[in-house]
Amino acid sequence: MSCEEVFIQKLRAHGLRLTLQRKLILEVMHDIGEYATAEEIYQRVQAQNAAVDITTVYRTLELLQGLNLAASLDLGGGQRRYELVGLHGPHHHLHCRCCGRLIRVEQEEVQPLIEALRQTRGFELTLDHLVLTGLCARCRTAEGQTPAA
Amino acid sequence: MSCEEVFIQKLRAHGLRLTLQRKLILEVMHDIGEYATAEEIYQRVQAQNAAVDITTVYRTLELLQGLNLAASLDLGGGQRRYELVGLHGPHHHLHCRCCGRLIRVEQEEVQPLIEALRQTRGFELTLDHLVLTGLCARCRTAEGQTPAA
DNA sequence: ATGGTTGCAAACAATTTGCAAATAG
DNA sequence: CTATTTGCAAATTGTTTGCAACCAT
Repeated sequence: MSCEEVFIQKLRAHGLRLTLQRKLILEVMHDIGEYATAEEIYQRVQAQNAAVDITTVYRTLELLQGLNLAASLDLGGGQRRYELVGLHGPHHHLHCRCCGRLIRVEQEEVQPLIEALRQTRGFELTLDHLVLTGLCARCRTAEGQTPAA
Repeated sequence: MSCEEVFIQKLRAHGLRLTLQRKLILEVMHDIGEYATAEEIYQRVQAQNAAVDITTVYRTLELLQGLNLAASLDLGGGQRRYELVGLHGPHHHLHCRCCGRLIRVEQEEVQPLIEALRQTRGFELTLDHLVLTGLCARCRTAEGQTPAA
């Protein structure tokens, strides 16, 4: 069953309606694949079809999360990011604090840490979207100046 | 050399001035110890002495970061947190997404992951304030309801 | 037809900025 | 003295809300 079909079905099950706007937003998120900001989604939706308000994007994102079709994460910098769930297997991200890039990391790479923290601390790391901040290889190479002087 | 002495010295070195406000903010941050929001610092400063504006708190926090006396991190939720550096050794935090609590984690616990990511990805995790999101032991026990239904 | 949905404008919260008055050195 | 610093008010940015018009069903 395609994303859109699942979406329609879930909407129906809640007495909600399938609008052009919602269809577009879902489509754009599907295209983007990875976590995107409301603004990025908004831009692409506008490119496709004219006057969809950013308010509607926000409302649809909230809706999708309510239906467990999307997840969001906040890397700070006041720009929450959204992604359709189920598109990718469980995975995590490295977040470069220099260039802002998100690098995908598979479950296995992080597994040992997850285990360790569960054992020693009883702390259960968020499985679906753990975000690790640091410097990516590219920025490390390019480094030399202190970012905060 | 105490925090305040270092502060005064660094201020002087940059031709900056030691004001009552700055002294108070430094003192409060020292008291709090762990990462605090501008608002929290502001509240405590007000309790101590009357009318210090929150603008001044923000400006002082920026100043302290510029002098490498404070570091900040953004857990999302639009509330950046600040801490004096050098008060604690290198450490990290577990951030409970349920209760919002910050749990301190020492360097050693995270070391294997740091090594692994450096080797496989060339990614250098931020050493001083890595934040790992998940569910703390307390909230895991209390769990049962899905947070996002 | 009718209740969920939209777009607009206004509200919000955290943070930043402009500027005249206040003050540390 | 006088350049730095402060407090206030206004601007900014990302997001939310109120409400009349709109349109899937």
